[in-house]
Formats: sequence, C-alpha cells, structure tokens
Amino acid sequence: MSDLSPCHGLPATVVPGGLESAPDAFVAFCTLVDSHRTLRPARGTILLEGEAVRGIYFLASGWMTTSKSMPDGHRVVVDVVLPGSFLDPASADPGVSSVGIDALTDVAVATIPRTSWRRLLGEQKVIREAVDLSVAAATSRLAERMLRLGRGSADTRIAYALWELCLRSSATSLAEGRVYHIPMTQADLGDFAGLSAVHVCRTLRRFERAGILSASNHMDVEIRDLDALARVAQIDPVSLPSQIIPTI
Amino acid sequence: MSDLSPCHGLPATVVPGGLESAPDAFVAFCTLVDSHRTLRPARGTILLEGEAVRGIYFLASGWMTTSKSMPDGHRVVVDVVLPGSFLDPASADPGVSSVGIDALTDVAVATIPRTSWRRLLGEQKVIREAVDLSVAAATSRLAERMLRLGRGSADTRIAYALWELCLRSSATSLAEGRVYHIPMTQADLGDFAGLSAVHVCRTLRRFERAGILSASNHMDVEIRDLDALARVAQIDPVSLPSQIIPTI
DNA sequence: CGTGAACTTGATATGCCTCAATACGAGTGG
DNA sequence: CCACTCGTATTGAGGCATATCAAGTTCACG
Repeated sequence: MSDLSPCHGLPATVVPGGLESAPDAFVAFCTLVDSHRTLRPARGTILLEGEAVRGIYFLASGWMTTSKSMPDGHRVVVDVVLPGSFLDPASADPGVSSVGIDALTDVAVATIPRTSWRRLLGEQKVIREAVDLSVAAATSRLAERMLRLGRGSADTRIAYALWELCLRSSATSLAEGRVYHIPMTQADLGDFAGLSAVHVCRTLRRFERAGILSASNHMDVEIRDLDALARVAQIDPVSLPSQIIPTI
Repeated sequence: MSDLSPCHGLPATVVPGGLESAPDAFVAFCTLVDSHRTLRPARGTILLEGEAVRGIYFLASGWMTTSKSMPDGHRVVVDVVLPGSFLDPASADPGVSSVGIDALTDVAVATIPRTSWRRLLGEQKVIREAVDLSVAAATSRLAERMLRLGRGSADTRIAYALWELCLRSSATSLAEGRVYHIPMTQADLGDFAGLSAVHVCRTLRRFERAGILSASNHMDVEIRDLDALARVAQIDPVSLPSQIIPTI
C-alpha cells in the first residue's frame, strides 16, 4: 500500500499507494505534508486524549500509537500507526480528540489543518479514495482486534497482535523463520492486547517453550511455527491480509 | 443527528441531520434510499461475515448489529446500528465484508450500490460531510468500547453498554427514572460487552440489588442511580455524548 | 560501578467461564 | 382450557485464567 519515495528533495516520505500514477495528486500531497512536517522524539506525547484537534495527522516515518485511558488508570492502545498512514483523531465532535497519540519511536509526522486537508480531498479524487480505503482497513482492523479483546484468551490476543504487527510492518508476507522487530515494551503490548505486562511476559515465554516463536532482546520476534501461531490466534492466514491491509 | 421525516409520500424515512437545509441533497438522498429499500424480519441475517458486499447500507428503521466470530464460535457485536445510520461493511478489500449484519428487530434497510453512493457523495457535499461525521462518531464509539473490553471489569462493561445504548437511542438526554428498552437478549448483550450471557444476568441482578438500575421484561431498563452508573462505567457524563454522538 | 527501566518468575487472590438444573413466558396444538 | 415446547432468564457449584503483589535479574547508559 505504501512506498518509500523521495519527495521534493526533502528526506524520504512515505506516501499512500496509487499516487505514483497521478502526478498532480502526488505533488499536491507532498507539498502539503512537507510544509507541516515535524519531528518528535521516541516515547513523546503528540496529542492528549480529549485535547483540541488542530487537524489530521500523516505519519511519514516511525511508529505511533493511539490510546485511551479510563479514570482508574487502565489504558488500551486503540491502534498502532505505521508509516504512510493517515490518522484523524477527531471524535463525533470534530474539535475534540477521541484518542491520545504517542510516539513509539522517533517520528516524522505532519499535522495538516482540516481546511487544507478537506480542500485537497475535494480536488484530488485519488487521495480521497486512498483515504477511504485506509479508513476501511483501520475499521476492519479494529473490529478484528475487538473480537479478540472481547472474547479471546491471552494466547489468542498475543498471537493475534504479533501476527497483525508482522503483517502490517513488512512488505513481504509472513513466513516461518522471519525475524522482525516491534518497537514496543511488553507493557505497551499489554495495553494493545488488553493484558497486564506480567501476563504478556508469561505468554511469550510459554509460546517460546512450545516452539511457536522466540521473542528476545526487546521484541525481536522470530516465528517458528506459523500454523500453530495462526491456530492460537484464530486467524485464517489466507483471508486476513486482504481484510486489514489496504492494497494498491 | 437524525430526524423522522416523510419522504416522497413513502413510509417515513429517517434521514441524516442537516439535510433539511439542503433540499437538493435531501431529495437526492431520499430517492436513492427509497429505490433500494427492503424490509427484513427481526432476528434475520442481512449479510454474512466475509460475504461479497454489494454496497453500503442505510438503516431507515429498526435496530441491527454488526458482529464478528472466531473459529471457536465466540462472537462479538462490533456495533449496534440505529435508525438513521450509514454502514459500510467493507474491509480493506472493498468487495469483502469485514462483519456480519443481523437484524435485532424488524428493519427497513436500503442497500445502495457503491457506484451510486460514490456519485451521490461526489455531488452532494452536505451528505459527504454527514457521512464523515458519522464515521468519526462510530470510530470514537468503537474506541470507547474497546477500552472497556480490553481493560474493564464486567461491571464496567455492562454499565457502559447500557449507558451508550440509552444515550444513542433517545433524543432526550439521560436522566434518572428514565425507562428505555433495548431489543437485545442477554446473550446479545454479552456479545456486545464481551461477557457470557450468564454473567450478564448476574451483573444486572447485582446492579439491581445495589439500587443502580432495574432491568426486567426482556431489557426494559430503568436507571435509578445515574451517578453510581457513571462511576461504575467509568464515564464522564458531560463529555461522553459529544464524543460518540454526531451533532447536527 | 550505580541507577533505572524493562523483563522474569513465584505466590496468591479473584473474577469470570462453564456446566447444570430450574423457572418463566409466549406461542401452538389438542 | 390445558399440555407441550422452545427460547430466555435465573441461580448454584466448581475450576481456571488472569490480575496483582513482590522479589529478583538483566541490560543500557551515565
């Protein structure tokens, strides 16, 4: 869906797929993004839950999370945001954010004022379509994870989380023996999967003993038994990718 | 957000708010909806998870659910759909539904082909905006419930579910002593809140003994202690409505 | 080295699920 | 009018999975 492309001689910008074939839209998009691009450090807060929203976000590089918390302090990572993604944090009230945004790694992110954004969407049909597709994918992803949060065991939740992040973070498809890195602590992963950090750790160890995967060195993951992982995650490996990952 | 309005002399249609002030859009919308309107019986299946999607749905009357299931049979109600709502069941693959759709009550629902729908959105800015707002509200709602599914106790989940459904189903605001009906079984509510039907029952009884609410006669609910319910649900009664309910 | 963040592992408590039995209410047919 | 049935709700008993608390380890970084 996304492609690493140079953009106006500035540092490489990830742009939504499909734009290569529409030079007008491509240029308009890059101009807008580049004029609002900022850098933020890893582990920094980008937007607080309930805070005023200045516009939509486009993540050019790095990983971010959107999250929500309850008064008792419990937190859930609503979604993990990867490079090339749009993010509209607005709730039903367009001026109020429904989620908090945090940087997992150093990030380059553009905050695009809503008016400019709306204008661009009105003028460039290709971009409007890319955004609509991206929204559909995000919703499908939320639903998929909501299913596991609501009804899955800890095993299922962790297995699914690892699978989803592997799928999304790598252009190439999932394969046994593949090693990938997730820039999240076990506590983050717990908030993502609805588990305590301690139980994330136990579950990972159990997977490791069962020969399903290995996870070490701050979440370098190697999947050892793809079938077993799919079974535990309750995933259909064939249909899942096309449902949660937008295709060009 | 929605309003009961006569439409072309056909049975009353609920249309998105804001359209009254834009006669063109209003007529175009009603024409499209009415030409695709069908009636479905309560408890009937409208679309299966993974099935081919013919278009977007507009619910004119009645209640529906969107849901997902895991291979082991566990199910989650992703969202409850109320009259006046749009629903695009598409996943990242626009031809495949990410959720199943079921009727809770008798419903009047229009399945609008994606091409007609896209044309309407392109031509009528008001409708495009109403849809965008409705999508933002739905996403915010999902996030809010995801938080409780992932991290809340059974008490929190049920209290939140009841609060959300009361908020959304009544034009007037929440008030102590208000009685409202939820056309769902305890099993449905369990799938909505990520709990077994048995535990839904126990939780409701416990709430009743604690004087928080009464629920009888297949989910006629009366809220007796609004503050307690908000506390249990971990809700801010002031800010929640504007975040999950689109305003005209 | 010293410090702090992240991870690991153990012990304990409890919240929720599952199974099972029973009760209730609406609709149906005799 | 009653008997039957089916879906739904209620209540009890028991077990397991996960949270929480606590102690200890490892590792990166000063």
